[in-house]
Amino acid sequence: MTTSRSAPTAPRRRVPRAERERQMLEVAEEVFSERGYLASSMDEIAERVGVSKPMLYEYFGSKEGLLIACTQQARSELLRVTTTTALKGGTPEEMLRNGLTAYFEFIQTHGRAWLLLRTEGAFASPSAAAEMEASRAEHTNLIVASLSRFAPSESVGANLEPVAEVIVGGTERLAVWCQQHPEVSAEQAADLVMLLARGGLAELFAASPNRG
Amino acid sequence: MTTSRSAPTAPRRRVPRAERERQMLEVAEEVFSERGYLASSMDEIAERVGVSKPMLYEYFGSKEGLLIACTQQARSELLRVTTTTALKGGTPEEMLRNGLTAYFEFIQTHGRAWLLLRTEGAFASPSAAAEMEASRAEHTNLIVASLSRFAPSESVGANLEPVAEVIVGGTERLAVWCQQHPEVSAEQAADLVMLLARGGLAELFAASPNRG
DNA sequence: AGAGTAGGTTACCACGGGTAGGTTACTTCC
DNA sequence: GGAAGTAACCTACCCGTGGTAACCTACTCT
Repeated sequence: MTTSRSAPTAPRRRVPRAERERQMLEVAEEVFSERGYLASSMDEIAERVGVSKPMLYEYFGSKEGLLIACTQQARSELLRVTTTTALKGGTPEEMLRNGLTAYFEFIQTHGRAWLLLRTEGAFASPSAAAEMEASRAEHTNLIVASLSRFAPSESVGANLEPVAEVIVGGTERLAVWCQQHPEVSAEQAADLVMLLARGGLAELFAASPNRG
Repeated sequence: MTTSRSAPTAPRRRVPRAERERQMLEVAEEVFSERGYLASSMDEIAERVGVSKPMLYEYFGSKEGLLIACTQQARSELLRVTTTTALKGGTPEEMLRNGLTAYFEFIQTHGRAWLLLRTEGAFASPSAAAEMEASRAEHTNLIVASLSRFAPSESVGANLEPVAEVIVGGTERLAVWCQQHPEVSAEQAADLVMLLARGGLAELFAASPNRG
């Protein structure tokens, strides 16, 4: 029975490392997304965890390290989800749609750490940007790998990589847009990308007269 | 060993404000893109300009202000170029292609300040991110405005805004990719986006058998 | 020549990332 | 129980850097 003692000497409770790390990550994620990376101070995070600053450095090495750690878990989870969902599709079309839907769903629901990086104002550190780039590359690879099996040596097949880049960039941007438009579901968002990928503008082009 | 006054006072040249500002912007752009925003110090920039730090603050207010100033000119120039080029097209297809080509050309040639913001590791400040968002919004608007005149109330027409977001995001991402692939010309890059927009993947989808 | 001002400086502050080195709670093994 | 060992934890500090106050001086204009 060592409940909190009176003022003079706080009976500092010791917490195992794994537990503390979880606490720290939780608080850090909160503070970073509240204030933005730059405006957040390690002192504040430490204080809110109820621990002193050197502990943060002991466990995460640096402010950047803490940021990265906040995202790593979200990042690997995102890749896992999109990959497994995409692979359930039998045709390339299904695969792409599945992957896109999973992506939008993830961002909408579990993606606080993710949006922390992606959202305006949040980024700062070179390593954080590298994190984002790494994740984009993962998804580009996923798309290339998924579609290349099917792609003939046609116009798209020869340019699969840059095309995948466009899809990844467009999807990411649309995800940001979706934040301001919560009425748009993950499926609808995925459909929008599919619409484009499948030739949405061709219809528009064809419909317009050739006037100049 | 007394004060540094011993040296004959250098005949400190005075430089008019406009000129100094240009110098400062030039140096700042250089330093920022060399070191990245965070790793750049105002002291170093001031020293390289050959002026003392308070002058930077006098003219640009803050570190962020200096960064923003570096990009503002590139940003307005980019919008001008894409807009005027796009408007030369008679059909929506031409307009889009023209605009895209102008974008890629600009990024490749004049866009140092631009890439400074966009490239990995460069960003940091909230205002810088806001800058990027503003520029993206400008281009989204441009696309929406250009195409809405032609768009019927079809699937695309009803979703022109999010579709434009996807195009903007995909284009931006492809521009980054093009940096690593200088052999790809602006026209080719624009063609890639057009290919997608006009239904590049439809062909791939159609070509593949109905099983994986 | 002397006033007014744009251009310029030195010297400083405070905040925040990061660290050295010591202290205390908990475990282990006799 | 108690010494020994270790993991968790702290206080106190350093110092780089963004930002500022207060003062100075080259140039212009009448």
